[in-house]
Amino acid sequence: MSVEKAALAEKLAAFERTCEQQGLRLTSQRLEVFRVLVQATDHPTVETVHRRVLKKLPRTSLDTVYRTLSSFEENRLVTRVGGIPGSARFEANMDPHHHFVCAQCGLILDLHSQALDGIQLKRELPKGYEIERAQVELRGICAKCRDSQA
Amino acid sequence: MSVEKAALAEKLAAFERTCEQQGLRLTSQRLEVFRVLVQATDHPTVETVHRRVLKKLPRTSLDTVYRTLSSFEENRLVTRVGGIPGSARFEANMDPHHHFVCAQCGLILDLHSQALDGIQLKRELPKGYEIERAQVELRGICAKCRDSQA
DNA sequence: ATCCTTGCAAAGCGTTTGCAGGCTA
DNA sequence: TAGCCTGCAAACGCTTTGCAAGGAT
Repeated sequence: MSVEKAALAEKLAAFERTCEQQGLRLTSQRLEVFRVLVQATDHPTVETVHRRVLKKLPRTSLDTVYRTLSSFEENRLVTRVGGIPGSARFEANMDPHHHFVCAQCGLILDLHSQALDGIQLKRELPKGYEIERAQVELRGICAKCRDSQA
Repeated sequence: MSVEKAALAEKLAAFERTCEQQGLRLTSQRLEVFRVLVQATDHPTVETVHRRVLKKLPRTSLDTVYRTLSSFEENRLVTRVGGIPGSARFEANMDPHHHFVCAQCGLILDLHSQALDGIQLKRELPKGYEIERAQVELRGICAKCRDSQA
């Protein structure tokens, strides 16, 4: 337990350092949002983070959690899990394949990889879990966006 | 070209078969939405599909496209690309790792896989493309959902 | 003729934004 | 004190839904 506490303290210290470096003011709300997320293992929604923050800071608003998480994301303190930002996208290609997603422009590229197809993933999962579609999603930067960036 | 036309015709025939099997009425809108998606390579949004459908069927409404795509998805005629359905989810774990997502209950599990980490993906991509985060997202069914299903 | 499907309109939900007051540095 | 951050409220965009008319079987 004391090991976990030490790890938490270290992460909070790193958090404060990053805030200072990035010019983010250290408010009680930000600290609590970060603490909630560090202690979470369930990849919570904004709503859920808000509910947990309210236990310690009952006057915190949902918008603040939204804004806080966005600024954390920009400063690489937290990650938004999964999901291609924007609206839903569809394809009729039902053959098993993978996707490369450009993090900047949202371009989606079909990807075929023998290496990916061949991986034994089942053994990495807990018992009882079943892979329905071993679809892989890679995030990156496409050629066009990389050029316009540089 | 005639090869592609034949392939298209075959897919449309399979489409009609599936519709009949599933008791989906064959309407001009459904046929056109499917045709647009079969011919698309860019994983279009609902909005984009709608715009393309309008070229042939100018009175088609956006809601119909939404409803059509949803029913197609249920009948495994098309796939929704990427994205964990529902609201955004966050984590503070910034170490590189992968995710298993339960297609049914939305559970997200952190996944560590030497096999995944070691894959050479760069060579599968077109020139100029760069992988920012080689994060893999697997979709499947978790133990709990599989049990309650059976 | 039946009843599924469509178009229209309105509502729903998650998320973002403008503003005035409060708090950090 | 200066300016960022917060809470409140309203707006926003994407998606879903209720309803009556239209169309497929």
